[in-house]
This record gives sequence, structure tokens and C-alpha cells, in this order.
Amino acid sequence: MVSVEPSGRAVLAALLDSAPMTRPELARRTGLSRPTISEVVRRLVDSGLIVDAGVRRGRPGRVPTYYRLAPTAGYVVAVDVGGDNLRVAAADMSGTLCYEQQQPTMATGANRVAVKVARMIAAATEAVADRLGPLRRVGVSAPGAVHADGRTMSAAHNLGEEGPFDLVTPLEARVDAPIVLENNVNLAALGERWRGHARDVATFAFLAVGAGIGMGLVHNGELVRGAHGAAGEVAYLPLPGSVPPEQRAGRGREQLADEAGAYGVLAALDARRSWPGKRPSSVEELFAQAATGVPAARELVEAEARQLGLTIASACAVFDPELVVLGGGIGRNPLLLPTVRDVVNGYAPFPPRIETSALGEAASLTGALYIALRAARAELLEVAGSSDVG
Amino acid sequence: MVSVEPSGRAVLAALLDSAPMTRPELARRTGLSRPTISEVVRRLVDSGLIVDAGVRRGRPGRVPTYYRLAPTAGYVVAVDVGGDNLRVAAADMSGTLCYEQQQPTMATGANRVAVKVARMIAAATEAVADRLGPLRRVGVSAPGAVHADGRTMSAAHNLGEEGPFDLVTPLEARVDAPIVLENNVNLAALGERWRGHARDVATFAFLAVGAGIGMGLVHNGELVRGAHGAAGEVAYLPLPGSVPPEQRAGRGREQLADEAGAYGVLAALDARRSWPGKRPSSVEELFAQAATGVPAARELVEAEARQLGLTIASACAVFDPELVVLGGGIGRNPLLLPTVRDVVNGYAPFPPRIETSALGEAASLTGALYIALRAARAELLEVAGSSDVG
DNA sequence: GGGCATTAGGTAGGCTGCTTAACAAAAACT
DNA sequence: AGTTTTTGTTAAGCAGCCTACCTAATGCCC
Repeated sequence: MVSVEPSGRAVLAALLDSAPMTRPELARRTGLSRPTISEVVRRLVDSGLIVDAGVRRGRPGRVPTYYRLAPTAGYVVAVDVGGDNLRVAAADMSGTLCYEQQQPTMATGANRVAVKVARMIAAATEAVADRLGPLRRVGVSAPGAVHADGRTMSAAHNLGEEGPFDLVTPLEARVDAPIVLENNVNLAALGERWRGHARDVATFAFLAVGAGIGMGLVHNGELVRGAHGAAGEVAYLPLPGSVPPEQRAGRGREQLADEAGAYGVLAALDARRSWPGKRPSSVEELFAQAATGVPAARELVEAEARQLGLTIASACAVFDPELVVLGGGIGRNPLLLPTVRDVVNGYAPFPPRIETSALGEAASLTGALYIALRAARAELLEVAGSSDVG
Repeated sequence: MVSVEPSGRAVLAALLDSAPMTRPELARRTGLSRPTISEVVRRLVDSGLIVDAGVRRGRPGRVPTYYRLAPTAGYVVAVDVGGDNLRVAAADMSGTLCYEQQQPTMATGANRVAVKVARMIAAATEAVADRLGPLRRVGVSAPGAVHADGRTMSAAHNLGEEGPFDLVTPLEARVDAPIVLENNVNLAALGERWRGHARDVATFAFLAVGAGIGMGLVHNGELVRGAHGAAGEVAYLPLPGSVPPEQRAGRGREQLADEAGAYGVLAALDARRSWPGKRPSSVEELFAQAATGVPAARELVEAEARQLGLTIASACAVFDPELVVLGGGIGRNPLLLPTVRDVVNGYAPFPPRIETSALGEAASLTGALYIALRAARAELLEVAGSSDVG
């Protein structure tokens, strides 16, 4: 049993997110003495969590040994359950991506999706398990609000589920690792913070605009979930020009999603009587035409950008982020930026920087990888060696 | 020098927020052994921080001694710098209120206000110092956004300061204790969480409506300040029916404050051509007439409530609080509640509970007391005994 | 190539901050 | 008065570190 004592954790933590280190380096970094480091390293090597990683030559003095996380220390898998595609990725405990795969969703209902996801996880496991040791955690990104239990999810319209449903239990039955579930937009935000534009930003927002519209908020490095997991559900914002909910009989209250989401954009397109040249049949084509300067397309893009600007202005008035990252199939388009910035600058007393996502389609998947890794590392630090690698 | 070790802190922390305790009780509460508790208690008594508080009789077994915080362990002072009034309060280290005073502000400019505030603090000190030991911290509540340095403040229109100004330095020159400065609305939120309606609520908002309008946000018990200290500046919200900022030449961007703040309500009143009976000359009178059923007054109150409802709906879409507490000279009026609730329920997918402030005018002052006490206690735990009571 | 400066790693002993075990003291219960 | 119950003290010991000192192994310089 490796030390449960603080020193063991400190050393393991140092080796988890950094390259190989020598014992003196570990001593300096953790503030522990060299005898203590030697003792702890010995125990961690015995437990199989870390390994000898060669020596450092070329400097005066005795040659030190490098230590690093054992390649077989384990790995994590991330899944992004999207309306269109299922994406899977795997990474070892130091966060290096080792596997990536995607396929069309083409299934509705929690159970059928779970079966398909489980198969993809099994394929990932097949591919990396013998190199990387045990699967320690699976991070799942899905649309919809995650309940306080961390298992149930509501309003995942994209998956063909209306009421609350449970994606975790069917997955747990088929996968031999704890599941961490989180909303896809929140995960996109965490992804951008981990490996995107928000790397050094403590307080920011990720605005995802695709079929729907949603915001992920990070305050001082922590996700802001709200009391019901509904923070950032900006589809429910009352904005200038919106219709009061009581006059929107039957269409629900998510006015902004109806207008600014993909269907809203296409509806606005259809509402145009005439169109100069070939009428776009998808949002992508619309943006392409706007890029080439078709005036009608530019107008629609501008109208969309104004809506997003008002959304961000609302978020600024309430939350005051330092940065807003635009993502999602629509939001990611750089054509939106100038107008969005103009509108926000007009309203906000401290306008945030506004950028398009650095991670693109992979934002949520990256975030799922991050939370899986974070949970796996936390567990590793907890039990640090009382259980071995096996 | 009393122990700087963890056990000393644990015992002191236990005695700070609870009534007198015996040594076995402290042992159970802190998880430490009785010999350790005895040792720590001995040192804390020696240092003068805690005192013997009699014995407990009536139960079988040896009679235990109670210990509690020494009455002379120190005290804190809170100041609420409002546009109309300066309020001062003092409390001992266990949070018991010992002194309260208020007087009209009648001064503008940071320095003149500071002089007046310092005099009030001196009076408070005069009144309690010999009973309560040293003044450990002063908490200051003021309107305006507090900068990251914790000293400078902008946009405190109420105080006759426009640019950023520093209220802390002139105060520190006149008061012998560290100053903690925070925005008045944020403090009202913390006050409600400490001793008001939000006592057991982790994630909620305080909406203050008076001369201006602002929101204080608490997420998982922590204040949400935003990147520039401007979180909750809902005066800048784009709401239905609002005029785009570029068309509001000269009047700034705080549309909501102009409309829903006291001046806006009075302006709406003036805009009314005719009035049945005596025309109200203040917001209070307006609400009084609405309470007695004057239809024109009710209409204005309803319009105000609808604006506040939209504001809260925006906050719900972004922040998703469990509870919204309404405060401030206008917001505190219970007449607003029904319409506010109706509007919010129409928009929000998870409508929060909405209540009027339990602390009324004293909300900010209570919050200032809270942060002063929190800081003083943290310091006491840090140095726990390396300095004595003196 | 030999000595020296420099850095890595190990050993011995000791300190701090707790613990448990055992006992002594003082009350209520019977 | 004796028993039970709880409080408080004393003694001994242990975990998790540290410092001091020693040995080992390299590069550098003459």
C-alpha cells in the first residue's frame, strides 16, 4: 500500500500533469525533502503507478533518474453524444490523445444510443487497453440539463427523448468504469479552458449555436451550473423584439432557440420571397454565399449576429465574462464576429473579448476528456497506491 | 505562542460560531482526541482568546467546564455608505450585534465621506472598545463596482464621484484596522444568506431596486463577481421594449436603471396627464396609493413589476438561481410580488422562489458585518495565538 | 588522467502533532 | 456506600515529516 499521506499525493500530482521529473525536481516542486521524495517514489514504483524513465546526462554532478507516470497507469474515454454524430476519444493519464473515432448517431432513445455508445467504447478499449492499463473513467457529453444526481438528463430533444431519461445506467451496465455525465455546452466551455482559447481565463462563457442555443459559464475556473443545472439556458432570454411567452401558444418558451438556432435561420431564409441566384438549402450554404458577398445572405447572417450579440449582452449584464467563445455549427462561423462584437460593445459596460472556438467540432469531446481525466486523477490521488495498477 | 497547528484552528473555529462548548464536545466536533483538546484549550486560554464559561451540572459523570470566545477577543465594525444615509454597526467576534447608528450622508466626494465615516467608526469604538477588546476589521458597503485591487471603486454616482476613486486609503489613515470593501448589492446578497431568506440557499440572487438597479449573485455559497466586478449590473440588460443604445444618445447605456429605478418611476408618473385625486410626490406615496387601490397607481406599479420580472427572467436564463430576493427602497415593496412572479413564471423553465428581503434597509449593513467578521475570523485562525488579544 | 566542484541519493536521528491506553477525579443514580 | 458515567490527566508511542551528514557518480579543468 503506497502512502495515503499527503506527500504521496503531492508527488503523484506533480507527475500527473508534467513531463518526466527527477527526484530533486520533485523535491523542489512539492517542497518536500529529498529523503521523503525517495521514499515516496520507491513506493509508487513498487505499486506500478510510476516508472523509471531513463537518466539525465550532460550536467555536472551525479546522474539523476527521471520518473514518469507508467504508460499502463490507465486511460480514460470520452464520448460526445450529439444529435448527428457520436464521437469517441481516449487518452492516457497524462492527457495524450491515443484514439479517436466517430460515426453517425442514427439512433434515438437513451437505450439504443447507449448500446451504440457502449460498442464504440468497447472498440476504443480493444484498441488501447493492452498498452494503457485499466480504463479508469468515461466522460459523457450529451445535450440537455443534467440533474443533481449526475445521472438523469432532461430536454435532450436531439436524442429523441422528451422527458427526463437516464443515459448513465444503461452505459454502466455495459462499461467497466464509472461514468461522468455533463451537458455538452458546459463541456465545450471546459474544453476551451483546457485546450482552447480560454486557457488562462478564469471567468468566461461559451456560446454554442447549432440546432439549439446554449451557454456554458465558467467563473473563477469553476463551472456555473445554477440551482437546477439550467444556467446558460439562454434560449429562454427575453430579448428586444421577442414575443411574450403568453402570445407564443404551443411553441414553448425557447424563443431564442427557435429564432437563432438552425431551424430559425432556415425559416428566415424561407420567409424571403425572392433570392438572387441559387437559394441556399442549408445553413452552411447560406454562410458560404454570405462569404462571397451575396447581399441577402449577408443580411440574414447579420440578423443572426445581432441576436447573438443581444444574447451575449444579456450574459454580460448578468455574468460579466472576460471572454466569450462562439461555437457550435452556426456560432463557429467567423462571419458573425464583427456584428456580434458591435452589438455587444454597444450594450456592455465592460465588453468581453469575443472569439470563435479554437476546438471547433471537438470542443465538447475535449471537455468530456477533461472531466474524465480530472475524475480519474482525483481517484488516483485518493487511493494513491492502496490499490495497484491492475 | 499558541499552536499554529491545525488542531488550534479547529478548536477556535468551533468556538467561533457556536455557543459555549465543553472539551469533550470540542473533541467530538473536531475529531481530535481529548488530550489534544485539553492541550489546545490550555494554550488558547493562556493567550486570552477563549475563557472559562462555567460548568455544566445535572448530568451523571464528572462536571465539565464550558469554554467560549473571550468577550475581549475583539470586534468588527460595518459601515453602509448609502446615497442618503450612513449606517454603522458593531458586533463581537461571535457575531452578536452590539452597536448601531445612522445619520444622513449629506456629503459628497470620497474624502468628505471618509471623514464622516471615520468619525462614526470612532464613536462606535468609543462605545464598545473597552468591553470587546481590539477592533479587528471594518467592512464597508458602498455603491459602485469594486476593482480587483479591493480598494478602488467606479461608478458610485450616489456619492458624487464619477470616475474611479479610492475610499479605502483615506479611511485606513483614520481607522486602526484593515478595511474590507465590497459592493452594496453584493453585500445585501451575503447579508440575506447570512441572516435573511437565503440562509440555506446555495445559489440565489438579490435584486436591489432603488435609485438604481443591481443584482448580487451567489453561486454555491460564493459571490459571483464577474471578470470586472460587473456581474449583476442588470441596468445594462437589453430587454423587450428597450431602445438600442445607439438611439439613446447622451443618456448612457443603463436603460433599465433609467426606467425601473426611482427616477424612472417618477418620470412615468409625471408622464401621466391626469391623476385621480392627489398626485403622489414620491415613490413611497405612489406605492401607498396603489395599496389603497388607486387604479393609475396600480398600473404604474404593475409596469414596474413587469420590468423587474423581465430582469429576473434574464437572470434565470443566464444564472438559474433557486431564489431571488427583492430589496432596495422600491424592490422591497410586497405589492410588486404577484406580477413579478407571473412574468418570471412565464419565461423561466425553472422559476425561482421570489421573496422580498428579510433584512430590509439593513441588508447591505448586515452583509458588511458578515465580510468583516469572516475576514477577522480568518485572520484569528491564521495567527491563532502567535499574537495575543491585545 | 587526477583532482575538484557539483549534484544525486541514502542513512541516522530527531521533531511535531497527534494518537491510544490507562488511570484518577467528580458527579448522578440506586 | 457503592456503582455507573463522564471528564480530565498522564505516559507512551506512532506517522510523517525534517535536518545533518555521508557516499556515489558525473562534468570540468588543468
